[in-house]
Amino acid sequence: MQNQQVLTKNQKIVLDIIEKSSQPLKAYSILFDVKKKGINAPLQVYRALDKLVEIGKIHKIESRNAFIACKNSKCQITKATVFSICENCEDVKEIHDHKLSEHLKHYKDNKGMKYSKYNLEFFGLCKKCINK
Amino acid sequence: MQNQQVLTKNQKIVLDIIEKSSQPLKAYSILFDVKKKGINAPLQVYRALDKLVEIGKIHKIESRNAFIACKNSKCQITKATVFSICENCEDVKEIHDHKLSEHLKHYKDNKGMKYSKYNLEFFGLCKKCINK
DNA sequence: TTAATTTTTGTTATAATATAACACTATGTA
DNA sequence: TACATAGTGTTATATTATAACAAAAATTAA
Repeated sequence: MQNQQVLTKNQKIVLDIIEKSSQPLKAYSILFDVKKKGINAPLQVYRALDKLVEIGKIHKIESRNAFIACKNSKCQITKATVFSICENCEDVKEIHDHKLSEHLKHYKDNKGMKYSKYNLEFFGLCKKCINK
Repeated sequence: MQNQQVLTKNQKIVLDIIEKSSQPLKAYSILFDVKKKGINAPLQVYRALDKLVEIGKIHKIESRNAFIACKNSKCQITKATVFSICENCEDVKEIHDHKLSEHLKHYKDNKGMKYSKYNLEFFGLCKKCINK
């Protein structure tokens, strides 16, 4: 059962930090936070992050080099991610829009490419930041 | 006329390198290439890249930290980019699909966010790499 | 239960990507 | 001319990420 994977100690520690944050965290800020738990080196964090991304527990926000927990409980959504990013306050939210994901899932180009994954990032201003 | 901008010397040199490549280039590989033209420091490259991205002459492939020329001659497409990326050979192509971009352009979430930009990256295997 | 294999760990060192700060130059514009 | 704006060149440094290696832990297979 790939999405009921047992996590190792380091993976749990890192996931825990990310899940407690509503916003994406950067690797070195995670490192800072987990030092008290005995994780000392960047590589220990990056290894955990890699694994967590792989199994779909977290996603990487590519344009920000930051990591956010996947709120989707079924959590096999490593392959199709959509985010909205406020360029003022940097608030990030994962978007689950059925119509949009159907559209993207079925997208086919004319180059014979076989897609297995996509990542979409919307940028703009959130409600709060518009009214400033 | 914002998209008929006059480029400076460094901007021209960097754009030239990127336009000559069919594939995305990384900043330090660009730096290596332009040393013979008198550009010596990373910052000179990054500044040119920033400007070129800003005016839509090039795009950044976020998941690869690399830069590719925008082939669209009208070139006001800084705001809506779609790429396909082969995960085996790293071949990258910009996708121009009217239906898809209309769909994305008109996307509205229920959070009151105002979008001004998006970036979509499709990952998979290109024709060549499937048949290996 | 041992041995073999795979995965994870801990560690040091280093690579790759990107920006800060500052003094100076060029260009535009009022 | 004076002023503002944008770009330059430079040094130093910050930030993000991986290589390489030895050891420990977990898994699997005989």
